[in-house]
Amino acid sequence: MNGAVIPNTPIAVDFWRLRHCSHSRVFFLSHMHADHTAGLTSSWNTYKIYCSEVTRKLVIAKLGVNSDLVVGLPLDECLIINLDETGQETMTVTLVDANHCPGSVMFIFEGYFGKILYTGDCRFCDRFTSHSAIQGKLFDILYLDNTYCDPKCFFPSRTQATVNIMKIIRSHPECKVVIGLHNLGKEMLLHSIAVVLKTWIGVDPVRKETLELLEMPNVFTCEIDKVWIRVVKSNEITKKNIQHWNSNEPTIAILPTCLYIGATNPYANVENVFVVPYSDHSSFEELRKFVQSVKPRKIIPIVHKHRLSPGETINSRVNMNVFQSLMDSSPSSQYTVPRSVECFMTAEIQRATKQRVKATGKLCMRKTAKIKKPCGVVFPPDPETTETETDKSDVDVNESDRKSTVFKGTGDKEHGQDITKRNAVTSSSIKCGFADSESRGKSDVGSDSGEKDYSMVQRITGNEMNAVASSSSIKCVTAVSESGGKSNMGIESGEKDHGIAQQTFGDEQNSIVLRPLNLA
DNA sequence: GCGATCAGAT
DNA sequence: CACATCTGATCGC
Repeated sequence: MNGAVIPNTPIAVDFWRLRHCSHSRVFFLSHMHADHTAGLTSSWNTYKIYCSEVTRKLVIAKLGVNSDLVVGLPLDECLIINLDETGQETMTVTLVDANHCPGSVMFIFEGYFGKILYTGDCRFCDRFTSHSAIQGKLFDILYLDNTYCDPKCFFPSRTQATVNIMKIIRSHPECKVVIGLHNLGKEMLLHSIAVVLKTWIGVDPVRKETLELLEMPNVFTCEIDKVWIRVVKSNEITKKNIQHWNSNEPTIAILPTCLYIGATNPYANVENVFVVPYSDHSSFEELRKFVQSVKPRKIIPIVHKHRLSPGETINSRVNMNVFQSLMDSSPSSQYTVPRSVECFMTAEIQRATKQRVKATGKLCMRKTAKIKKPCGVVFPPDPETTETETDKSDVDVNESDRKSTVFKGTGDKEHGQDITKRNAVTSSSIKCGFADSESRGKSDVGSDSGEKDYSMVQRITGNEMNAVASSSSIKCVTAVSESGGKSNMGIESGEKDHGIAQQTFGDEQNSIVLRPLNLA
């Protein structure tokens, strides 16, 4: 369980045990992974949950949380949130794409408590440090994704990892391929494989549903008998299953993970299993870069439960002293909790009045399942599915109890709810493909972040990856930075990598043709 | 019996 | 070993 209650504030992030956070009133969810939603279920009936639009969809669909209580916020906009009943005291929050999994965000909180950067889970990229909400600010606290906070944790960019995986698949032309993944994340790896190898990727219906929810290009099929590459849950990659699969036909398994770096690889002696370093978290070197750039006064690690490596006596990954020399040593400014906020934090729990049918994730998925589209040969999906869901929160939020956080600000009703944009940051739609001439020629191995992934793939696999570039005209909704000059965020940064989170695919026809299913 | 919570395993 | 899970035990309603 990787959440935090921020002391002396009504803020809780990725923390859902109300008994253990009786003063928390404003809840944020960084992304839809199980270790960040522990305790969040369909019976959540108290406070609003703030998250990205993508995470909102996932939380409602997978966990069955009352949609009235889930508020999807835009990225890159400075939004005002009330910290008491009346809006006397407020803070601002800015969501920044965390480059981790679809919908994942970092939160920047600014208020009477100072400035706090909460990374959630993230993979560092240069975009972080140049972001207008981060650059030039003095942060009092950095809540840091310390998953791989160990000098041993050194691994390639996701681009390089993608290329490595492609090579493994290519060098086993006679084998079927199973890729072990968790429920959410690494979708772009799958998409790259599909496009470069011109093949469908087999997935189970639950994953298919997720991919449709994320509006991924339709390169996925549930007809797993007809494909040669398919996805399974990572815990299905076992010795027993490998043997079973190979008793039918030659099969290799790929585990894209950095889990075993700096540790023992349990698959070291298992035949036909390839553990490929592919990380959705920052390497140690990337963490150093990030800290050096943010220069916080204090760092609080987000991940506490690391197991000890052999010979390790203390959990070194939670020791933030390794960053001491990169931090700001000036004393934190003192503050007191405003009286109205104090009242807010001790007030009675407000419960949502609307009763909801309780549902398990699976049940809920079945209920919300869209009508299956015929599985053709050309992607992306039909126009009907490319229509983005319009902002339901307009209605939902107004119906629900607004008391706790509504800011009845002036003017801007663009998102029609209890959040008001500050500083007149405007959003605009730009289109961008995957081609990224900017990064051409740079070395991309080692500590590089994932931000240049597609250009790298393009460079290495040549014409094939041009397919990626030309096929997916991606609409990036991005904010024009106040500082100017960095408006092409989609192109310069990691959005290409995990940007499916906030991007809409398939707003144009494209010409890539996958092999017919049976030719696998 | 069900949900919340946690320990343990992979 | 342990990314993010999943399973099973326990407790309380």
